Amino acid sequence: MDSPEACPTDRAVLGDDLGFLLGAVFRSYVRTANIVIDQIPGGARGYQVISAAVHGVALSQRGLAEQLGIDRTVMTYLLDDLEAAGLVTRRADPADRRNRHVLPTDKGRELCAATEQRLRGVEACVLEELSAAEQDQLRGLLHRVAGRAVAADPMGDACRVLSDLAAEPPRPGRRPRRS
Amino acid sequence: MDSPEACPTDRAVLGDDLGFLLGAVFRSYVRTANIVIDQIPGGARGYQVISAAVHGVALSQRGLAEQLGIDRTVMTYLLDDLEAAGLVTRRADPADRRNRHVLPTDKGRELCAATEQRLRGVEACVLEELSAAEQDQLRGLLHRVAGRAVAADPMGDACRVLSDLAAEPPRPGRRPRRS
DNA sequence: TATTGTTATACTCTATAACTATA
DNA sequence: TATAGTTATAGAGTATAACAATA
Repeated sequence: MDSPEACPTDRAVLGDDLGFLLGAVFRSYVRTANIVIDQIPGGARGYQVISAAVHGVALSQRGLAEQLGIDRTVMTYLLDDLEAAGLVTRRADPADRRNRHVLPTDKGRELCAATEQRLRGVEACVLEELSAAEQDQLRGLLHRVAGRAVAADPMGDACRVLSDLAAEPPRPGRRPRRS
Repeated sequence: MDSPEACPTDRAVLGDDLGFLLGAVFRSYVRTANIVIDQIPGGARGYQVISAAVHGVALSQRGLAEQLGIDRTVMTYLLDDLEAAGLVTRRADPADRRNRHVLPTDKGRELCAATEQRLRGVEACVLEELSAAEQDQLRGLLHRVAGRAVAADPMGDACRVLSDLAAEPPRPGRRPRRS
């Protein structure tokens, strides 16, 4: 994907800019959360699928894929693994036999609940440095920023930054790999 | 990598847990920052290398790679591209000719400065929803959390969560792909 | 022999496009 | 014909290991 999240320890170089701070905290969370989530087939996405199956109602594979931002072909593999692990089942929609509903098994429900609880533990661990009030504060601030982010998600404007860039001089291209 | 950051829009399913909020905000930042950074060969990591070369002093490839958490073989490809684009140069260390120092060119310095400025614009854009005071507040909170995260980075403990898990019942393995 | 950097190879993940079945 | 799901193929990215030069 080639994004900043790929780089763990850059403290000395990059200072306190938002990208670094967000990346550091996010990675910290992901690193710890993975200890919990790697147990699940498909990792984080596997968990998200199970969670959606548990909390959503009889979603089709397509619906799931769109909601989670996962490609439908990937969803197939993911569900193969989850089904093989006995965490979800696929059942043809009687109304339209092209659709296949994804339903959690009892085992899937249990795993989902257990994982949610453990992830709350991970949160507490990551935010340990902050008081309860400060944790709420952080959540509130992130929530507001995220709200705007999700609203703008459809890639619509991507900010004024774009128009600034349009006026920029051309830059060297994007990594052509030699033979 | 198989981490949560791979999933863009899961608002309906995952609620307001930290992972979701962090992921949403981080992705928002990365998405916008990429508009700026994708111009640079090697993307975000290319920028980090240039930045390190500009602000650090005569780092060897190995030093760079370790500091940025990049594999040394990847660093070779990265520098090939950056050097081809005329942004950095490699020069053998007179003291130990096995080492090669990475130095920025004037062009690299210019690009670094310009990119830093644009990234500040991206920050402002992402945090637009918050007042200046709130932005400082958010930065402060993230900084404290990140401080702990980076300190604990060497994978030493990874929190008590681990020990909790050690006592857990075994889970299905990790995605064996069928033929 | 150990270390820095490079090159070659294999593997994982993802994206694309065909293919099947239902409508 | 269009859609949901599956399967197959190709590409990008990463990791691993062998290699060359220097110490």
